Amino acid sequence: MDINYIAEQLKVLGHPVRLTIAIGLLNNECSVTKMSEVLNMSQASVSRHLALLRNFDIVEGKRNGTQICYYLKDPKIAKMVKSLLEE
Amino acid sequence: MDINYIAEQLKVLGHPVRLTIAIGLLNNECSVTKMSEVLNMSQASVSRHLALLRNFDIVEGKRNGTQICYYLKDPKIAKMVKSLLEE
DNA sequence: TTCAAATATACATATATATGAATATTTGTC
DNA sequence: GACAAATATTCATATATATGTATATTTGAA
Repeated sequence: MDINYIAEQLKVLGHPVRLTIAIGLLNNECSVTKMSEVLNMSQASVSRHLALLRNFDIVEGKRNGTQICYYLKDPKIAKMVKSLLEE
Repeated sequence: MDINYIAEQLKVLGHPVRLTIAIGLLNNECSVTKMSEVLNMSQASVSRHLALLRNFDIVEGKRNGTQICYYLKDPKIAKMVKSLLEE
């Protein structure tokens, strides 16, 4: 319950691309390449956004061969994102 | 439910001072001067943070004489902030 | 209508963030 | 080990954000 850390998490989620990624991961896991296709963005850009999400414990990736499958790590964050979409 | 707008709201809350203000307003209303005393920050700085919170519909102020009493405007945001503090 | 208190805004500047393009790293296959 | 695919990192640069200091605006009271 460190306010500074929570603020950093919110800041990280406070970017349209990263929020979109988090929303997308509410229901599915996804690889970086797939994300960059869906979002129509460069692989590098998506990867950097994921690095931020990773650094603040919002997502986590599990390796699957050469791919890395990302998913939401923190249920509290997942719940929060979900609630923001309601109504 | 505009993702860009929600992202902006999260970004605004993603600053330790503004998050602290929002948390403080969960239970109390508060004037700018009082906030700047409690936070030990300049009046101008607090006022600018409040302007951001205002611009993104997170707080609202009601004038009371020369003072302006700020409070949380959006119950959805209030609920979110509260949930982040749990446990 | 002048003065003081409370709040807001402007300006300059330092710091942080985002992104394209290029390159590095990791993993699996041959 | 050589190569390809997937992912991560670096560098340069443009843009956004934060903050101190100074100033403007608004309100109430005399």
